[in-house]
Amino acid sequence: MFTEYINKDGTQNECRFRVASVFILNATLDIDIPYSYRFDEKFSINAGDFVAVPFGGGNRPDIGLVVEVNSAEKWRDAQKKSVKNGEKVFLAECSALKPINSVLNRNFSLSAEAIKIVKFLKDRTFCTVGDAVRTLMPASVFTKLDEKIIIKSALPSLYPECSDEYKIYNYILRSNGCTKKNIIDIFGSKVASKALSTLVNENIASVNISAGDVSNIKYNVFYSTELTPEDMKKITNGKKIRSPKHIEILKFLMENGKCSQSEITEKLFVSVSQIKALCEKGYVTCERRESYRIPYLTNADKKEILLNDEQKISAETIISLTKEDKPRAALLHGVTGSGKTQVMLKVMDEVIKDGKGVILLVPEISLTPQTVKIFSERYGERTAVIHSGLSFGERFDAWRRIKKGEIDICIGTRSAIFAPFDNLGLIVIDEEQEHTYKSDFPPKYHAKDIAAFRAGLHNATLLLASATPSVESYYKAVKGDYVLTELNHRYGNAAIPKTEIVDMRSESREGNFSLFGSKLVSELKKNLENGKQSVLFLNRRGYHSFLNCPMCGSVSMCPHCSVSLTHHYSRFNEKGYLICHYCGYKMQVPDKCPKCANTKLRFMGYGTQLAEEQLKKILPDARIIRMDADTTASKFSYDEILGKFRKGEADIILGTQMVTKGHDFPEVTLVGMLSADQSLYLDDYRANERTFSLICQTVGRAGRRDENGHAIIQCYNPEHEILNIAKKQDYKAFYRSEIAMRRALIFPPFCDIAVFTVTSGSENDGFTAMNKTFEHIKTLLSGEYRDVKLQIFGPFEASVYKLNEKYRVRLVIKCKNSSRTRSLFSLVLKNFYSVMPKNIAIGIDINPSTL
DNA sequence: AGCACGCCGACT
DNA sequence: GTCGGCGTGCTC
Repeated sequence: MFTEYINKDGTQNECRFRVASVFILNATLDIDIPYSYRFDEKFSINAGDFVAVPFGGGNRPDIGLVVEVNSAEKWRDAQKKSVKNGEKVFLAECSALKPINSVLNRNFSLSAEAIKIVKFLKDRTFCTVGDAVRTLMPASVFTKLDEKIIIKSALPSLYPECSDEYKIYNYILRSNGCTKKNIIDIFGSKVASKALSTLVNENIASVNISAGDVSNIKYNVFYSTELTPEDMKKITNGKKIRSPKHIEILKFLMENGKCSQSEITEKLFVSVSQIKALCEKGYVTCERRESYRIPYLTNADKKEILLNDEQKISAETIISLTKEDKPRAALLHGVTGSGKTQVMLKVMDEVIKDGKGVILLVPEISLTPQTVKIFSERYGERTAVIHSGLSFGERFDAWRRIKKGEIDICIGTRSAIFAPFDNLGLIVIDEEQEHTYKSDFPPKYHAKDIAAFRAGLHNATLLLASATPSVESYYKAVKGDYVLTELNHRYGNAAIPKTEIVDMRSESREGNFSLFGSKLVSELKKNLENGKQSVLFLNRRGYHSFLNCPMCGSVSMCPHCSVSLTHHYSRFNEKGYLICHYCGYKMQVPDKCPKCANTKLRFMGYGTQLAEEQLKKILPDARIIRMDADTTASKFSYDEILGKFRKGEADIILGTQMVTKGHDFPEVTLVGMLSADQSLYLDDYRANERTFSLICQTVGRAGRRDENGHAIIQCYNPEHEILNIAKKQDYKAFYRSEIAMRRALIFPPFCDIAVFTVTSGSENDGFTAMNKTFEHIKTLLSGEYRDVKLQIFGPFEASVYKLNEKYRVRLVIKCKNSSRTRSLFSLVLKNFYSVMPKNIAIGIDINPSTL
């Protein structure tokens, strides 16, 4: 499209260039900088456009994102300025720049806001522009690039018939529009590249890069006819149409009006070509409409929302924020069953009425058809759903509908925060404390940060909702950064379930080492006899095993960090070590319990399978369903299992976190947590927070109806403060104790935690590289970055030290996530790449969701 | 990733 | 002198 403008005599036209700043999407972090490309000013190329450009010594085609466009003069001035600053620069007249080859499908060009989000992602998560773009866009929009070779002038006679240039030149002529890949396949990559670059340099051939059609739009085709019965008679009598099938089709269309292609082909048993023939003869008109693949579709049915006084106040408070013409944030803290969803719906109604878009984020685990139904029943076709289970097509369609303004509300998991609304009014994050809002692969962003950023750009309101908000968010609410609104009563004044804490140590002393204590077993039996259902919860996320004494219940803790120590195996020590993942403290596995001298210590960390086996032995007659990541592997099994249980086809459901999330099981009266304090020892400073949250949610499953629910919490440390606070569902008491601990030990929200991870095939290289990085950081801290304050721990082994034959070494840094700190980290990463060999990699994660 | 450039050893 | 092997650095 934008190949050089060449006159017939071969001279180049005097053309005025403009210069585009382009990020290459395939670039690695160390070269992820803007590159300048020229283009003829008669073309319009703008920031946000994707372009095909030649890149690197071999001019291999790459896709780039234009972030800025300047006149040639302005570009030259900028070049001169950067020379003055003494930086190393690329100095050239803009005619010496490489040209932009073509602009890709403009339907996918980024909006000004999207470019800002890309920059924000790069700045905050240290990812490449390419990673950011791929996160923002529906799945791999730009993948296919065609490299067509075009002959521009005749081959001079100086190339003999035996030369590669001659052979390839003639091949191109004959094949009429072949690609570079075709030539490489036939002549071999070495010969082809060399001869082709000669041909291109001598201006005999040129390479034209363009994107293949990747839009992947599905169409629905409709047919109609204007013929009257009289016309039909004339046509059939005049033998203009003979085929009985054709007549059938015309009759069908006359009777039924406009019909879809599939309806005609399926009902009349005709083929598409038979309908097309009628179109060509002019009897039938064809209409193509873009079709959307919408997985959940229901009709809008707006019921009136009935709110109690508490909910009304909440909704009104938030609605008034949305009416302000500036970004606002609110925290909706409501106990389980207090009707947070009703408040959300009320606010959403209002925002949508004002003509603005809404994003609702939910954790993956609670994005069930039931959840979606609540919203799609209300907002009908103007609802979109985005989550990881969608097909590429479905995801793409949802994205397109939002972009076109056909959607009022988008419900989805983490990545839905990028939904391309151009007029956002409200972003709701439900269960805001959930760690799934933090991405654990690059770009390692937190949806809450993106939400706050976008709310800022749109003057929108950010609403965080939870029964158990994260300490960080509640702290902000207390400080006044967020408007705090609370729902303290369960809807319909249902009671909080009766909750009992069972001490498993006494079971151990009596010789019961099973996961089920006698109290839980007897209650399960009682429920079984009464035909009531039970939910059992086991937190399997404890695969880093910790050391526990079954007699006194104590767990080995780090003396410095108030997190549990994690067991690591070792080549040098049969029993292995206990290690702290925050400060690196390391000790040998003790022979006996330091508290009670018991020698039968054990490592904890078991799963649902073991529990199911034991339960089947204890209650052979019970119908048990196990629900965890293994049994819900397929797309719909999750829903099937829940449906089965709800219909009463099982007595007991036993599972991981999945069973605790917002499901309404009316017949459940007993909830059991097999080992409530297992999650207290997840070697994470958020262990208390997660345990509290889990217990509140789990207990909340019992007695959703009038009957009094009953919850049994088994544990090894019944005197642990958190368990007793959780038993009372007293969030404020939890917050007070937790914020004091965070303040004293300096954990978020009083600092940020940055984790550098070096990955290498050799243990030695990994540690050496990390030590060098450590030294490098120290040098920067005593020089250019004297103003930045960091507290560095390490280097030490990552919690999963060896993964895929690679060793991972870590540096944990407590810091303030400011622009200066990020600038320092960015420099460290960049320098690492320029110094280290390519088989040693480095990555950084700010405030990781797990260690 | 893939090419240019440069340093060094082997061979004409 | 000259060819080519591979280690190193750059990519507008």
